[in-house]
Amino acid sequence: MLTGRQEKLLKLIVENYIKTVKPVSSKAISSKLKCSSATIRNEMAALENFGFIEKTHISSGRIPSDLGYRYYVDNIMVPRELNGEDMLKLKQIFSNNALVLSDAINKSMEIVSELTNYTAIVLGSSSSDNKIAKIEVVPIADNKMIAIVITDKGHVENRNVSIPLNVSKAEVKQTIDIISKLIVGVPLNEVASVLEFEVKPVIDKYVKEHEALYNAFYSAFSDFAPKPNIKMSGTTNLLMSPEFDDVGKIRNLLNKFDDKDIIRNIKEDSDGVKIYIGSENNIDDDISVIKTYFYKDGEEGTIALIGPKRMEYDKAEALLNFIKENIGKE
Amino acid sequence: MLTGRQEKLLKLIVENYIKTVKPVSSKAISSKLKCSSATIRNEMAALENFGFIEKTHISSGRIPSDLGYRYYVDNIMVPRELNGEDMLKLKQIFSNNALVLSDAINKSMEIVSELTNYTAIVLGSSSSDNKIAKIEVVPIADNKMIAIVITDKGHVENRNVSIPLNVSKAEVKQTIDIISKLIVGVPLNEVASVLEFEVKPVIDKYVKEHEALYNAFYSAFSDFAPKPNIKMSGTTNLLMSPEFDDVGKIRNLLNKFDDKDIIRNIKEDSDGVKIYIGSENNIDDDISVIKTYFYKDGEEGTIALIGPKRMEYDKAEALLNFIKENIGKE
DNA sequence: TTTTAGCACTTTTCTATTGACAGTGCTAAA
DNA sequence: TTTAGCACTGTCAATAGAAAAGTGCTAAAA
Repeated sequence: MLTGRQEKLLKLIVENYIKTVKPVSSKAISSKLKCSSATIRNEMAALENFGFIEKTHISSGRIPSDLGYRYYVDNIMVPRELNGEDMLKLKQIFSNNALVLSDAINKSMEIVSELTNYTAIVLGSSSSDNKIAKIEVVPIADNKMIAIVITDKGHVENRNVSIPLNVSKAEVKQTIDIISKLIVGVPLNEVASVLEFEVKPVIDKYVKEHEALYNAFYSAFSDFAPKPNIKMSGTTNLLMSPEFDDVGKIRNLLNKFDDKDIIRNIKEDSDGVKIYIGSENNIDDDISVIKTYFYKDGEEGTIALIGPKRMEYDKAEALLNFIKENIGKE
Repeated sequence: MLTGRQEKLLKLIVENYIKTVKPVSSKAISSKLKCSSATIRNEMAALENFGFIEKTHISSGRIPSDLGYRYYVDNIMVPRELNGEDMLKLKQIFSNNALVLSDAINKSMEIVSELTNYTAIVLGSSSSDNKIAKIEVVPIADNKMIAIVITDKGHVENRNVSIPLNVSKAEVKQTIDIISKLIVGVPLNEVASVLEFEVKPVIDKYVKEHEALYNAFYSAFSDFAPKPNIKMSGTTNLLMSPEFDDVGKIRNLLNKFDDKDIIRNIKEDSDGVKIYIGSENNIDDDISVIKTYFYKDGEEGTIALIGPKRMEYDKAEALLNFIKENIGKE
């Protein structure tokens, strides 16, 4: 569809704009494409007709349109090799055995946000196929205990449990034993219903202060459904970009970053590294989102980078790819 | 030092400015202080001489200076009663027994940031007087275990431990027993040194694969020193204030919010609710910080609100006071 | 047929000017 | 001690003009 020269021109326009953040003029290009500015203007008119570039006003230079970036990303851009130093930094994190996987992902994305000056997001959720492997209850005061739940995939969660004063230690122990026996092997998202329909009848039958005790443990254990947790780093990086030179734009984006629903929507199901440019993402027309899904040992989620539309797509892609590989490996 | 009328005038100027964010003119006041604008101007000149108010340009109305706010806070402002509805909302959080204290504090400060439209910060650190109460190790794969440490105050931390393949289960158990026995009762910040000087010799003596095993557990347990954790809510609230109508100012403040060192510096040692106005805080001249220290059951830290200098000091103070009381009560 | 030089045209950006407005400081009288 | 009155000053918004940057188009050159 595009001639070789047109493609070259588009590449020059995109890359020039990414660098300078200023509309690209025909004159600026002419030196690099050994022909006159008039010729460039003709070709530019063609590219504009195709919808790949735009003017900011009638006599301005050109900037890439969303479609132009899309064509660049799909057909022109060549995958970037990762800088060795950066690679090492990231690798070290994943080879640190003391780190839980989710911490390693968070930390590595933190570094990526520093490396790129974009905003990094880790949207994790302990997958619902985590099953309870063990329950441990430790008393810390007369009427207070702390209940720890460990899943088969190595997740740990803890809750406070307040025991009514009138129940005996024996009853508490009895209750814990019953719960423990019935709940091991249950997936996290089914804990609440198992408690209600399987544990409660047993407790009601065998434990004296069944009502108070059941309630105490139910309120502690009922919210184990996998909750998505959001980790953002370098939130402000994006706002430092010269295209966000307007108070309104900055506030607008800050509001969106603050809105958990919008951020949660970044969730990606596709296994590859996907790029959503401007209007293609449903966050903001001025930004691009590059993201991918990950899954490993019951830990699943999305890692994403948010940058200006003129982001270095090749670098961002290389980084996400690398991290995804490392998650898979560990 | 100030006459009654001057004090009244200052109060009017401060409160008017807090409301309107616009320099206050003599005319605007004259109706409320039954005298002519000329008289007000004379009194304003006096207040300006004392350094309590300022002009933004030679013929502008007046705005309070840092010193003016200070005088207002110290001598004029009357403590505000908390709104009953807000009080209820906050009380519910603290009476929810399933919540760990630190979660309750975080949640309540989140609400405070919504209530005030300021930025709330919880600077917590599991106090160093937390002592290890129990160690639990759960295997989750052939060469992977998860170690859970519970402190006497109810804190829970967990770490991955990778076991070298060539060691036997018996040896692992032996090692865990040794560590467990020697480390219970040790304060978190001394764990590393106890491991090195008391545990290591014993392991070296009795366990065959002592080097590999010691290293595995040491790398998991060596970083239990109380790490300050920072929780911010409503970061953007402050940036929405009309006084931050400038890209430079917003970026500047965002950068400061991003800088952990600066945020950590908010730490307050004083037990009362303290107010730091403009230049009195070392974050930014355009903002005020109101904060207080809290301590309860080995959990200590600082809760703070950051707002524009024209914040509603009475309301902010009332809220922080209320939360501090509730922390103490629980 | 493709490329290029040249020129008219458009928009942006900057600077200067103007007039209306808001508010002060000072003086002199109440 | 208070106040009316007025000159003075800075802000703000609108307007105008000139320079700069860049395009589109036409007609000639390759």
